[in-house]
Amino acid sequence: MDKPAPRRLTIVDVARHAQVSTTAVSKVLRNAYGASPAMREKVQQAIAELGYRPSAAARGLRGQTYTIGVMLPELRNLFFADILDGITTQLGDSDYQVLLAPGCNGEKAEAKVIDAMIDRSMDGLVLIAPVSAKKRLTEVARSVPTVVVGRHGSSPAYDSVTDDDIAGAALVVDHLVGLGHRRIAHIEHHETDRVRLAEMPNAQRADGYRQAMIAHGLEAEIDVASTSYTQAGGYLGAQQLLARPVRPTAIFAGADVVALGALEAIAEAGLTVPGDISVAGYDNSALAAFGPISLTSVDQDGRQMGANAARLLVDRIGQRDRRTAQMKLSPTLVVRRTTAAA
Amino acid sequence: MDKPAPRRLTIVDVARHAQVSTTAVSKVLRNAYGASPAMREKVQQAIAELGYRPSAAARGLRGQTYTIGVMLPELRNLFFADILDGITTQLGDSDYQVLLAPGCNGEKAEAKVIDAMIDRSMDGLVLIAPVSAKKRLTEVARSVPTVVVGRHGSSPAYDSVTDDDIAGAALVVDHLVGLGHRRIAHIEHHETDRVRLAEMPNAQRADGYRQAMIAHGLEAEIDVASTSYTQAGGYLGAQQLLARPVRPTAIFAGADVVALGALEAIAEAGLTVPGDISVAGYDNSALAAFGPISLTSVDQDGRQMGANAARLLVDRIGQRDRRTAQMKLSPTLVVRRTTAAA
DNA sequence: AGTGACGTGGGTAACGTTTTCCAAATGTTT
DNA sequence: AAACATTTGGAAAACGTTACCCACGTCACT
Repeated sequence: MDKPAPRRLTIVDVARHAQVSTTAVSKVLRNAYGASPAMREKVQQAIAELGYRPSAAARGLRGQTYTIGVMLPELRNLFFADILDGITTQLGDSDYQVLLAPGCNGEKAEAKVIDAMIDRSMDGLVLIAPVSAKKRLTEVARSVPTVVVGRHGSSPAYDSVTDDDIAGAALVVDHLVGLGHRRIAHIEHHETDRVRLAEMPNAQRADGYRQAMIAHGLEAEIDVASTSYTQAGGYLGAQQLLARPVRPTAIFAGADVVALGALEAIAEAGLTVPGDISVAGYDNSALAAFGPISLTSVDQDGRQMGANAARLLVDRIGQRDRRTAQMKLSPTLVVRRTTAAA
Repeated sequence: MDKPAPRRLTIVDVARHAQVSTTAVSKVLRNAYGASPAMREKVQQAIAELGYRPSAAARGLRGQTYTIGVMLPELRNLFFADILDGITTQLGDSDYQVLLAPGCNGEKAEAKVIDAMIDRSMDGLVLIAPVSAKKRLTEVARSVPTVVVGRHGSSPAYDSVTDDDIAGAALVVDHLVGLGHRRIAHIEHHETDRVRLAEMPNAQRADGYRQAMIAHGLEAEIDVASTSYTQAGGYLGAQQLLARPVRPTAIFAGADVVALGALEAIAEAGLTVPGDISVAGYDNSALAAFGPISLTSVDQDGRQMGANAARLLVDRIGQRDRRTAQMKLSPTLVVRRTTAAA
């Protein structure tokens, strides 16, 4: 009953079946130079007849593995899923297979995961919102083609794709000011590291908020609760803001999950949205679009970001010494039912 | 400026530095038999001093890759994220690295992803809610240790971990009957394939619903809308049920997303929940727990399922010929605000 | 003292590809 | 027709690790 699974087919079997050398088969597999159309045809047929599939492990030892590693800090963040969709769609008809490393929140876990991907000879890496030190990222990028998504700042070693978070924050503030709000508060992700303070999207959003408030002459109204980009962080942040002597009339949460937490705290305080207070999020995740919630949010087009990252990566794999590029996309505001006139 | 990344360290470098053979280093790396404590110490130190990391590609060619592949049909389903958490937590302090293959909805994509994992010499596979034919799963399991999660039915080739969906459906029906409901309807995922009809969780839930209704003497009240496990499916299913000559007083949706769709349709029909109609879901996803929704749902403890799957898999990698096991977990009901007395 | 078992370490041949040559055949130019 | 470039196919050496086997020394027991 438990027949012992026949030995895996190798390139040698294909070569024998097609009556050619293994070199020839290898050339056909890689679309390499030096194989005539007739040879291609013959080998392709042998491959199809035998159902041969090359071993990535063996390939990796000399050449490519045709594997692209994607690091995601958090699976539950739907925005990241959009980015991933963009990557897989873009890579769908190529020879590359995308593999994901889960659970890499924190610098230590991130380092472990990146090492694991390098150990597995991946051809390229997409790092989404990495928190590692810039020096480390540069080292990684020197040993394997890398694209960093969602982290500002340029590097000579890796390409980057970001959204213009400063512009995104401004969109929200402009919208709220247009509705007559003045006391507009912000819930940010607490950050201490200096480099990250300059490069991480959360910091840029907080900066964008401050700049936009100043631009509207509302410098005196700037009010920030510093918690974290989680639902609990939003809940806590909103509680802090609601306890102010003069309550804000609008809250700009740095992320949709944060806005959700804020909504809970607001409901618990017996206030209504948008009657008593307006709330806006960031990311335009599926959650924001969900009917009963209907959250005003900034849309980043994660699919577009992912697709661009994949394109840049494949490009770099083909040409490792080209100059690095920084791609910045413009966000848009999606107005829903959680924001209204003050 | 772009120093050309020094050649990667190999086991030979370590062997030379520690003044021993490569065989010895390999033994230490694998915790294999035949190395004295003194030898271990010496080699460990050399590894640490040089910062050596073994190449998974080379290892895969002869032995293990220390990589476990997980196939998820859908990243956005939070229940699957829980399973994954369970897997990574369980494997956290082992030598195994978990890699995920994204976007495998549909039999064809699933086949491609499984092949890709096999090609990459993964040591073991966790397949979550696979839709492939049973024959195919058996073939896969013969070539690489495999655990199937969330699919009923036993196999001599692979272990399986499931939730008792029949019991889960019964929990919901019991609860609703206890509240005085009699006209309890169900929204199921439409299924035609015979094997899947017996093995997929959705079919089991529908079965459990029927059995429980009969057990309560409510055979005449059985009413099923057959759509799909999506939000749109829930919306459509609820519309169908609401259009019945005699409206049901409670709807048991086969999944939380389905319940969400149903809630939308009910609200659109001008009815209230749970005043006019009670709604229950399945999965106890974060969405169900979210305050404003507060959906009564069946909890499957995905973390527990994932942890068990990982345990079984590691066990099987170590002992490939042991008998297969089927592990079935008991669900619990989480009562929230969408169900009330009839 | 002889014998066998065991613990310890190493030499070497795989593993399945790709890469780097090289030779032969074919085509093109003078 | 000679000289040279190009195309086509293959032989053989990597790539970095592990599996298999053997040798040597030590120890316990006849």
